[in-house]
Amino acid sequence: MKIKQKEVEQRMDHFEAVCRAEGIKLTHQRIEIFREIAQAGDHPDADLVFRRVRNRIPTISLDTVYRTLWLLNDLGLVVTLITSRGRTRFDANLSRHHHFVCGRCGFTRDFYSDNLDNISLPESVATYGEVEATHVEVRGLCHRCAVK
Amino acid sequence: MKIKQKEVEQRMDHFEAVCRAEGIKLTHQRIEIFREIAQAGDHPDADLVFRRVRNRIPTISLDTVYRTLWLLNDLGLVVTLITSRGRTRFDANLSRHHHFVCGRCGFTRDFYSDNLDNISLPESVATYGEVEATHVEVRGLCHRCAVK
DNA sequence: TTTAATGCAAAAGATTTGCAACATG
DNA sequence: CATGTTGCAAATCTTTTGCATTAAA
Repeated sequence: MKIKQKEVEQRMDHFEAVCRAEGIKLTHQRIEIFREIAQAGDHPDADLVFRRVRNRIPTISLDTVYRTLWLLNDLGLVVTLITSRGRTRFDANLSRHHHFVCGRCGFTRDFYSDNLDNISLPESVATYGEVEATHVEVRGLCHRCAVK
Repeated sequence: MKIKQKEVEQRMDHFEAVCRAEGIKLTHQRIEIFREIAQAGDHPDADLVFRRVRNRIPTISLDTVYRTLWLLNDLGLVVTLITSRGRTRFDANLSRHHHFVCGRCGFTRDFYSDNLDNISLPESVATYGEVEATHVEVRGLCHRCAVK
């Protein structure tokens, strides 16, 4: 489930450009946290990001991970997903994509579809706010949960 | 944002039928917790459900609300939504509908669209598991967050 | 050098659990 | 009546915050 290196680099460039534009400092921690989500593909929660980044920055703290994750969310660089029993999960896949989510265990995977990318929304949506992105969420039961 | 009484009654009937079929006891607490979500329309989190149900059952405890909410989720009677900064939110709207979600503050509203109800999924999705429901999620910035 | 960001430790908030008492089927 | 369910209280897990220290621009 790793993301292609080229795609990761594009995401990193975008991240750095946005930070510069917003006057946000490019710290070692922020760069590694963003890289981790950008290359993950499995929509990790904060604690998983923390444990993975700690391999590269052993002194990093969990609260920095949280602060950074929400900062990235506010900058529109990352998106929060369905919660898996109390844990917020993050996704840095900003290209058009969709999700399959197991309603029981939280197993989540991306999928792609040109068809779904081009759906048009009813006008009523505009009354709630400005639309930034649209994606399709498929709920179901993953194979592992289906056998139980 | 209240749901029509007739719709609520249909949801209640379905809930009772599923519980009977599964051999799950229809306690006073479960009935009122489900009714609360069934009629809410605003996707409350556990604490909000607790505070509302307490008006009708003053002795109810928060842990019963949690246990019931996850039970309903496992039974497929309720669905969990985007988290709003750490809180899991629940939705008993099992009819076809879609969501607008503000990426910054978590403001969430349902919307309906015949068009979106009939989208077809790529075959690849089936490799992840059995599909139960499909809905469109629109992310954006609500009016309140846009002005800030 | 200035200001924002980090790490630490502690607090706050959300969710879960063990167990005795209780209510449903 | 038997068993599953509740309420309580305490435990646990997740997330946030204040503050002194550190590092980016």
